[in-house]
Amino acid sequence: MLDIKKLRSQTEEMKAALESRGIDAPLDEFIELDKKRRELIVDAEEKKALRNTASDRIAAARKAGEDAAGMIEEMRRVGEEIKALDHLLRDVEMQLDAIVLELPNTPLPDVPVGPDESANVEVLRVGEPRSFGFQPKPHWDLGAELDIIDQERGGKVAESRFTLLKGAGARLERALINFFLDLHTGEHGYTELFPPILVNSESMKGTGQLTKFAQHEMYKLRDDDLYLNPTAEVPVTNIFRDEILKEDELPVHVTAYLPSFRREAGAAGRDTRGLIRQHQFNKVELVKFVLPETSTGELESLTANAEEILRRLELPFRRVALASGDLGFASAKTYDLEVWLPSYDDYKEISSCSNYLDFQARRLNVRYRPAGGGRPQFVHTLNGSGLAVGRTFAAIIENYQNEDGTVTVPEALRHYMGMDAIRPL
RNA sequence: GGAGAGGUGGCCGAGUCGGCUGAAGGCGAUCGCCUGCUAAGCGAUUAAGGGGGUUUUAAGCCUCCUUCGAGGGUUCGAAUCCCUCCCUCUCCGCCA
Repeated sequence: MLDIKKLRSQTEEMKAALESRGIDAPLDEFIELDKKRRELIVDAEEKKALRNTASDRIAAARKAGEDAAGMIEEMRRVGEEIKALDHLLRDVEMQLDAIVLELPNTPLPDVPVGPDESANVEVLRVGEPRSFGFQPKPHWDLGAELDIIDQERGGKVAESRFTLLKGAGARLERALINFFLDLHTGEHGYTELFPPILVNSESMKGTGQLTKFAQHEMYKLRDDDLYLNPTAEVPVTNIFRDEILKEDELPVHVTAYLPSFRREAGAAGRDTRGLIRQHQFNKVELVKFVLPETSTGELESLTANAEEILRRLELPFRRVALASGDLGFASAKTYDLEVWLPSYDDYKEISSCSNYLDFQARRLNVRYRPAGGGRPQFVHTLNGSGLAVGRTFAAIIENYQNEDGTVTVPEALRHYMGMDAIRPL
């Protein structure tokens, strides 16, 4: 959620910032309603103040044994007026919310301006795509031949876009999760969490998952106000909802492995083969709660932490700064990490690292009390995948495949895998 | 799932037959005093949100409103009464 005061006082700047991401924000309407809101507040509060003092006088009169019937009658009328004003006010506030909650975050100044992903800027490239001396196979073929990925049976058990991993495949998935968590907790200083996999609508709204556009992507339980976790960002970022932290508790750096579920309703037809786009996928998430003035640097270190996985796995990748028009709803700045996938003959997103500034914190009401005292301030939140497990799986078997159909296990994973190569049974 | 108890400020914990309790008391925290240092002691301050005013903005200050799990109701007036929901705890049942 954007800062109402800023929308009020810097309307034109905010409008321009939102335009840079292709949003024509109804700020004129917002200003109108905001003005209306304040008028109603003033009116209602005057009447409430009157009622409060009158109530005191009624009590005093009663005590003194005097008759207060006239005053009581008058206050009954005032009470009704107050009720009417409060109802009007609630209507106006709902209209305001409807506008504000649909407004995305404004991009930071160093975000490349452009309408969509074509304006994204590559900022870093590490490693060289390997030149194969043979025709490399896509991971879905390799996986089937090695009998480690079984999409037919995944579909039988659930439906299409669900996968059954077998043998060394299941082991590789688990190895990756453990490797990621061990690195982030052991060397990068994150605390490991394992949150609930079902989350309520309050949490979903807090992180901005339930916008008009996105809500259909989520799996919703029929009989409960619960959703299947769409990304660990949701349960993890919500842990401090409505809390005031102490300044010296910050920064909080946490990591969590969690299965994630998305319907991907609008994406039918894209990435239909293999592990790239699944309804259920594993992800290790990195989340940070930080002091506002540190969030810029925290995004750099968070991104570097995610990149370290790719470096250790010796997978070619690049880092891309997303353009304003390509940013996620709540993000003020995002780096995508893209890994080289031979089957795509291109780089494919494997992590997305974002700085939300106080956008999520405002919605979630996560604040900290400054060490020197003073009013609570909103924290800044950041998060990134570190990494998407299924896509890493795909990248490994494609990039490490051999002409004989085996897959060499990357050095960093060998002790997790207990083998140096994946071979057909 | 069944029975009972309860949800009050950063934390613990009072709140009588509805009115002077936004909330006693304690802890913690901050500032000051005291002390050779530490501890102890003494004093003061210490909820959040939202309006209005003041200030060039912010801070600060003045003032008002709201908030005692959430929502609704009764009343001139509710933390205190009524209804609905949510959550926590204890016992039983069921299980991993």
